[in-house]
Formats: sequence, C-alpha cells, structure tokens
Amino acid sequence: MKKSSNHSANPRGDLSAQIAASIRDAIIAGELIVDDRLPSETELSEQFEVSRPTVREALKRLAAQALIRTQRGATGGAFVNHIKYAEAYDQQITTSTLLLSMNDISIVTACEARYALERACTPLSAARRSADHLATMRAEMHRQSQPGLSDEAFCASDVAFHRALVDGAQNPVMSYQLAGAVEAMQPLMNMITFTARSRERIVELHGQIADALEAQNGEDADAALIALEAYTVSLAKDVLEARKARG
Amino acid sequence: MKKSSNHSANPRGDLSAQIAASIRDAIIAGELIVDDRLPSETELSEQFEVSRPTVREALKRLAAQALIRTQRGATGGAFVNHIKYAEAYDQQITTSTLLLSMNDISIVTACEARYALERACTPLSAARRSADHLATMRAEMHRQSQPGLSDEAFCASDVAFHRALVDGAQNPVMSYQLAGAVEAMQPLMNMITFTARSRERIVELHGQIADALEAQNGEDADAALIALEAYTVSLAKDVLEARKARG
DNA sequence: AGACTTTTATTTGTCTGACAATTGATTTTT
DNA sequence: AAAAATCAATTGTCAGACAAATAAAAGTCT
Repeated sequence: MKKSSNHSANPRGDLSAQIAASIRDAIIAGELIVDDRLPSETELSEQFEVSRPTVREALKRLAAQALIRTQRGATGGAFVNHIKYAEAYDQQITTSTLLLSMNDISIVTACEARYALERACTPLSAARRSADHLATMRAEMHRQSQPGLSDEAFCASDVAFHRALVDGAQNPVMSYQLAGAVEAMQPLMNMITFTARSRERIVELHGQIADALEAQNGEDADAALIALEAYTVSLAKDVLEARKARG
Repeated sequence: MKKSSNHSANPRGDLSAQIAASIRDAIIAGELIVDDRLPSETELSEQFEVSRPTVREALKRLAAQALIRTQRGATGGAFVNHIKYAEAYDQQITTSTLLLSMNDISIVTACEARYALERACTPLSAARRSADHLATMRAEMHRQSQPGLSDEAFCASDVAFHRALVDGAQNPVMSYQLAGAVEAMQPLMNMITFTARSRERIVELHGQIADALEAQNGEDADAALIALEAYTVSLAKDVLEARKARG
C-alpha cells in the first residue's frame, strides 16, 4: 500500500475512505470471509502507513454498513460480520425512506412500485403461506378494526399485514427486497388521514386478500391487491387536493 | 465532561455510534433537511461533550451511508446529502451481494426472487419502454452473441440487458429496488460456465423478450422470462451436480 | 491436582493537542 | 477595477497518552 504521494485530490476520497474501500473490496472478493479477524488497528495503521485515528475512521465506515463488528479486549478486534437479514432490513429501510422523501417521488409512483412488487409475491404466498402467516394477517386486521386507533398505529399495522403477506412466500430474498418497498411507504402513508369509512374499506380488502391466500387462490389475492392500490391512490389524491385547496 | 458515568455497556453502542444515531434520527425525522449544514466538528464535540475524533468517527459512519457529505475549507463542513439513486444503488448492491453470499442462499431461491420481481416490471415496461431501452437491449444481445466473450463479460452484459428491461418501466423506485435483486445475482451467475449452446439459447430468449416489449406485449415477455428462469436454474443445477460429482 | 484469585498482555475506546491542506472571504496592491 | 496576497475557518491527518474491557497466563490456596 504505497500511497504514491498524492498531491492532487484522490478520486477514491479521503484516506479513511480509501482504506475502507480497500477492505470492503477484500470482503466482497472473498479474500476475507465471515468471522475472519482483521489485523489490529495498530497493525493496519502500519500496513496502510497512516495513523490509528485514520484507520479507526475507516473501520467505523465499515461498521456503519454492518460489514464488520468490533470487540474489545485481549482477543478482540474487528471481525468480518455475518450480515443477517435483520441488519440489512434496517439499512434498506433507512435508505429507501430517505430516497423517497428526498426525490419527491409521487405517491402514485411509489404505490405503483410497491404494489407491483407485492403482487409478485402473491402467487408464491398463496402456495406456501403457513397458518402462522394467516394468523398474523387476521390479528392485524382485528387491530385495524378497533376504534380509537391512531393513524400512525393503523399504518404500522398495515405494514405488518403486508409484511406477513410477503413473508408468506417463504423466500428470504424476496422478504428482504420487499422490506424497503413496503416499509419506506409508511412516511408517505402517514400523511393520509384515515376516516372510519376508509379504514373499513381497507380492512375489507385485507380480508379478501387473507381469504384468498387461505384458499391458496393467488388470482383473487392479486385482484384484491389491485383494488387496494387503486383505493390507496385515490385516498392519497383526495388528501393532496384538499391540502392544495386549503394552502 | 459529564457523560453521567456509564459503567454498564450502553445499548446504543459506542459514543460515536450513539452520536451517529442521534444525527441520523434528526435527518430521518426531517429536523435536518437536505443541504443543511451541521455544526462544525468542534461545535459538535462541545454539544455532545466528546472529543473531536469521536465526533469524526460518528460523521464517517454517516458518510458511509451517504447521509452526509463533507467539504473542506472556510465555508466547508458536513452537509446533509441529497441521496441520489446512483449512490443508493451501490449500497443496495453491496449489501444484497454479501447477504446472498453469506447466507448460503440457493440459486433456486435467488432466481425465484429475482425473476418474480422482474416479471412485476414487464407489464409496465411493455407499456412504457422507450426506443432507447429497446436499443440497449439489442446492443447487449449483439454483444452476447460475439464469440470469444468471457463468461464474466457475458454475465455483465446479461445484467445490462435486464437492467434495461427494468428501467423500461420508467419507475425509478422499481429500478432502485430491482438493482439489488438483479446485480446481486451476478456473483452467483459467474459460477456458471456458459457454453456456446447455452449462450445461444439465452440470447434467443432475450430476443423474445425484446420483441415482446417492442410489440408492447407484456404476456409474451412474461412467458419468455419464465422460460429464461427455468433455463437458468437448470444450467445452475448442472453446474452444481458436475461439481459434486468431481469433488 | 483442582479450583479460585490475581496478574498481565492485548486490543479497542476516548482524549488532548498539534499541524497540514483546502477554500471562501478579506485586504492589499497594482 | 482587477489581480494578487493574506486571512480565517474548517476538515484531514498525525502522535502520544490513558481508560476500559477481556481473555489468557500465572500464582495461590485447599
């Protein structure tokens, strides 16, 4: 790692960014595998010919992406982390949420993506859903029917319902990919005020979905999802127009 | 330096992790909006009652997630970053790739997810694809037909083809979500040796897809994708069995 | 010998203080 | 007025130190 005396700005960024990229590449390329221990911070600072704070900044970058974990103590150090779905979920949701809020995506576009992807799960979910998934869906529907539920709690329950639908496909890769699409919508949905009547309609459609999945009827579930998308979009449009008229 | 004397381990993690989480929450909650400037590192270290290196580690964590960018100089500092799709792509692909390789996901599972999601794009892509998307697909098919192309280059071209298909839906949210599903497959696909005959078959199916999209016929494109998935899975199984027989 | 305690070595976490590099703003000079 | 020099603020990097955690090693007692 020579560093070749860089006077002009480095395309890879700061030293800590370069070092982080170097280690990240090694992990992706499989040169470092799960639970491998990286050299100690002192050793790394010697190898890369930088100071320990710089190495530490690099390691924190990697830790932020859950690529490594660190442990104190005699046998401690930085270890290549086994990325679990739960950790990847969180990251994906954070990124997706900010992406939606920062690029003024319309509700129509976001809904289109979300429901298209969700509908991709329904045939699989209809075929494979367990009793557990169905029970979760029914439980969330029950919660959604309770009066006095706040809009936020209603949205959270809505997410849980759809998550059960997705998880029913029993494909962890799909569950992971869909996490961003479904959960990132929540801030957008939170803008909507759900009246008692609209909640009733949504729960009704949820019931159709749950019934169809229970009957392993993918087509009916698909149709209900299409109706749900249309209804959600129309609700959102009403809110936007009302807001425009007022403001 | 009060810090309320922490003797037991903090649930939020290290100081730098806590500070990073605190700032991240502020960004997600909208208290800090795009292009807002954070206080200088010195000011932050005073506010959080920690040293500057600790603040810097926190900022590097956020930079690794593309939540902030930093700039040197008199008017420099850390700014809330406008997350663009390109940056989010990279992160998603890195995470997805590692997730697949570390959780020994079978090729069948990964393919199932990928093609299910991709098929969710086809109706939209058939309706909206531009001449540009079609041209990209044809160009990649032409590249895939050239003899002497390495397996890796063939895979890369395959990804480019499918990316054009997805982008044809003209929905940036879908493009983003699909990036992980499509690109993360590449390392898995790179294990496959593509014979001249199998390449021919794949290009043929690609042709069917391109033709169908050009004719705005979503159903034919869907059928071709199903065939492509089945063919890919059978190729992968052959490779695995051959490897098992040898090893 | 075996179980318990103490010590020790290693490593990450944090702090302090310093200097270099960058860069926009300010002042001076032409 | 334009160009050049200076300045000030800020991030980037470094060196060295100490605290805290932690497991292994050494020592001690029964």
